[in-house]
Amino acid sequence: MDPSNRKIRTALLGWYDREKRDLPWRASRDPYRILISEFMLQQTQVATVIPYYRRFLESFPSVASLARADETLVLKHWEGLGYYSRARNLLAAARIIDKEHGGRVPDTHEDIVRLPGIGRYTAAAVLSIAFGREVPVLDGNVKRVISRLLCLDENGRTATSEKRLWEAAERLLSRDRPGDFNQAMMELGATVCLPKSPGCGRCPVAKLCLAHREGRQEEFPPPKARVKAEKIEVSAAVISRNGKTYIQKRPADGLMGGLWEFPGGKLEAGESPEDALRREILEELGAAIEIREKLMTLRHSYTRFSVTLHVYACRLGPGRLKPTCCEAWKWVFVDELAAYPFPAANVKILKHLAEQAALKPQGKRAGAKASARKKN
DNA sequence: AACTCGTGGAT
DNA sequence: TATCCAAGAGT
Repeated sequence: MDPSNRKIRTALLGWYDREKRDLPWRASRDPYRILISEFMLQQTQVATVIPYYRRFLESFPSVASLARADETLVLKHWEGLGYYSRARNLLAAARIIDKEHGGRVPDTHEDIVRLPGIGRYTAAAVLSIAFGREVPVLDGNVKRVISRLLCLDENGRTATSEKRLWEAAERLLSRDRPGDFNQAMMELGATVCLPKSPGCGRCPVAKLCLAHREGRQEEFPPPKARVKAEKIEVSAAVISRNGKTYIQKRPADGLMGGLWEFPGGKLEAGESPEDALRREILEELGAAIEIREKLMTLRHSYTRFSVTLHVYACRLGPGRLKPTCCEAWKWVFVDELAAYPFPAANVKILKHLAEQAALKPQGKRAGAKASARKKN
């Protein structure tokens, strides 16, 4: 019943009603659509999600259609979005909803939080937005907004800090319009109350913000310590044989699980990219390769690594392939590669191959059948 | 509790 | 170019 909390709710909801963005998942309150958007929005910005959301719903418009989909196709729709366990968890969740909940997204915290890939945030987001339940959300945006509004010296790094922020979110929550209030808090953090140079001049709750009152908005929340990315070099092989290319599937768990890739590996100290590639392919595939030409060098950033990737066109030497460190492997025609989900760094290679094939359709590749089947 | 898991927007 | 961080979850 804090009067200042009431003022914050009123001002924020008024601002939201006037200025809310026209986002595709705000076009309906279908719990399934809200669920898809929340999975995609985990640690991912709105602008990045929008095209993925549209394509995904076009292919999988309902719980039932997703539940019966192949994992590879779901991962293909997730290609480039990152955090691929989200896609596998979403598919698993859809199958549980289809089987155990009659195809309807559960509307209780107990049931929904039990689904794979749904934690406290996503459960609360779906419950409040799709079902109007009085539960607060706490994401990166809300943490920052609350920290500033209340001059709370918290960033959620520890369990205690997280708890304090959840409690503050609980006190602030609008009991009349919990879904809109939660979205308003997140939208304020994403568009006005930015990490750097917050736009207090256009903030609907600036007058009610304790940090702004003291001119200390840039001091909240306290920064988190981060380790900076390690620089590494990696070689990868585009191995061709009879017009086909070798690809392998990564193990379901771990980094980019379930995605396909070109084989290769990290350079050891003092090793040349070519030597590293021959060594890695011998280790991974049990076969010697002949390196034909360097196709490209590209840079790609992961959270913890900045990778320089050397890509070579290769041919296989004599002997049989014995891949050891992958879940599956295949020889596929170039125009079939697009059906497989690849990590973003590998997609860059695919694009290069497609451009190269378009430029010189009579490529030096043995077999040359590729030219006849080339489409785009 | 600390670590892992991706990619791209923004500055 | 470098850095921060995003509608977090699982282990």
